[in-house]
Amino acid sequence: MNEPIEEAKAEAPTDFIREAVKQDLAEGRFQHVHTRFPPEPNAYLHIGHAKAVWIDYGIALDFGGKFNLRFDDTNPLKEEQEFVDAIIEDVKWLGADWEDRLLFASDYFDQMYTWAQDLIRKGKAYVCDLTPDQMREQRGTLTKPGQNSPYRDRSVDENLDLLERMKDGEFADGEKTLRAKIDMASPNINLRDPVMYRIRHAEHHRQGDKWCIYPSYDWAHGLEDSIEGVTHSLCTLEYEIHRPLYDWFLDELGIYHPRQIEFARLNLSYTVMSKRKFIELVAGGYVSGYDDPRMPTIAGLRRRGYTAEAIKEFCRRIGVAKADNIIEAAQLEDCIREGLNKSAQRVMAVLDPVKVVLTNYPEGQVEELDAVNNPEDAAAGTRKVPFARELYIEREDFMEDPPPKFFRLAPGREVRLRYGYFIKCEEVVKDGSGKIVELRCTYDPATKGGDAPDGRKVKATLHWVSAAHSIPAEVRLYDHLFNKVNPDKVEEGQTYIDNLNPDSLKVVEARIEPFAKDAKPGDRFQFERLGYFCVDKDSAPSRLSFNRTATLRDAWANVQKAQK
RNA sequence: UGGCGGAUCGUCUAAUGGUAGGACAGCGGUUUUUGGUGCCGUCAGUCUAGGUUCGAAUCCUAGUCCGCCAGCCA
Repeated sequence: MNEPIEEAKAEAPTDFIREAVKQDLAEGRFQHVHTRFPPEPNAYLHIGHAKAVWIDYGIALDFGGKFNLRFDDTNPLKEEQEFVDAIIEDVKWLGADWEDRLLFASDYFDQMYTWAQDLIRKGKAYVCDLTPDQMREQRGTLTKPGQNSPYRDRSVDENLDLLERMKDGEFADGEKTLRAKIDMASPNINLRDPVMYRIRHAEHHRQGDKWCIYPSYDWAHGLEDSIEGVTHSLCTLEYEIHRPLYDWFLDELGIYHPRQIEFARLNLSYTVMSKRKFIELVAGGYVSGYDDPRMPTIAGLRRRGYTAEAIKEFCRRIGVAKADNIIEAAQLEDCIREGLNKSAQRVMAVLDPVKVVLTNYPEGQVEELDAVNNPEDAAAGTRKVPFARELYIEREDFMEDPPPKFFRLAPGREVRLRYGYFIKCEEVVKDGSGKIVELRCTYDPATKGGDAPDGRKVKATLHWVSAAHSIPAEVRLYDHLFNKVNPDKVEEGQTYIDNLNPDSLKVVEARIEPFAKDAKPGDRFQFERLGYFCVDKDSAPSRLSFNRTATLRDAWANVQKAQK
């Protein structure tokens, strides 16, 4: 059992954050490690959040530290209990363990208020009467410094009194703010007297109407980390420029000071990764909901058939760095294929059936053939598959006039039916429009099980189902939601919506071997030669419904692409 | 044309002044009753120009390109 240790050592992920944490520990800046995942409960989590969870939780795990799940619920206008519940479910499903530390920033509002008063007493914060428009004007621009607010020099007592009255609801929304007194000429715009509190007479999902002033992100976030004793506050790159502010508040207050470190957020090819766009996609009816299997949400991926294990492996493989990136979707697909190849029950299903009649097979005869449940797992055993005179095969497995590298069925050609017999195509039957409606074939009784006693070979093995015994099922075939690697890269006058892939969902009527008849929502299968599929939540015993999780790798498809 | 950050195979990511390595994708082979899986091989990279050094992806200088910031969002 010393092999896994070797392996763990070799595969232990290292990255610039882990190096920094290691150094902090070595230098005594921190004595232990404590991280947190701080979602705002205003939307569903996506695969980018999974990356963040695995950085936060993974680092806590690696260093024997603690991990908090903390909701950053400082804006009552956007946040809802529904999202809190969904996020808890997703983070749990992903595999992170926050033990008993399910926390809410809103529980710290009293403490934050006290600290705001401290800052006022230090002359580092003031109540400002500027309207949003005025504040924008006076903030200056990227190249021009801002100007001081006329309310900047109010006395400590007046500020204290005004803040108290803001809290007590004396003023209307937007009438006043509490601002940090830093530097209106700072080249970093975030330091130009940022707002700490704004007035919002709104119902908070946990605090009800107790508060009518709410802390802004910059003011609140460091305090939350400090209160919880977080050592390393890990976040995405866009907060890098906020770090001076994060540090400023903590230093001015003189309270425990965590270290913020930023990493690049995840982008995936052929999709978008923003809450706002998710809302638009759902509201516009472009997808069926946040858990539409084409969405990169955790809920969508789960419904699509992805496992938490595959997502974790994906996060491990993509690493952590500071350069902007777009990860190829193939990278994610490989992770789910790797897992499902080892675990998925095999079954035969025909997505686009064409009838095959075995002219020399006795009418009314049915044989039960043995089929392997999972070639990667002998313990999975075997099952029986009914074989009869009339079968269905995949329409694309036959070509009347096959090109050179097409190995499958063609007139006069012999192929193997998996676990069945060799069959040979003798006749093609078409309807008036020229569409093939039936293939008349003969079978070789000596090849039962799939081997010829005379040693002759075939170049292809096809999947099939019995026409009479197979069951119908709805199968949803998914493709990329967008047809551009980066849907946000658009022409003048266009938006990412214009880059939607019109063929991202195709629903087909398939036939499946009877073994699958008792499949329950969430069950995963490999349809042989086609891909991995899972039973959708819409499925019913009377009406099976499958989602395609991923196709199998397809060498023939590559050949076809090359021939074009 | 303010500030902050970034740039290594097609895509991610290592190399911490000393052989540019791995994964995914691609290509080729092999095994195979899944054109799957496995196994083997292969293609392919340090943004540019100078400099320091015995030696530079790494350090210095000057450029180039990309991202983020002007919410009372997070």
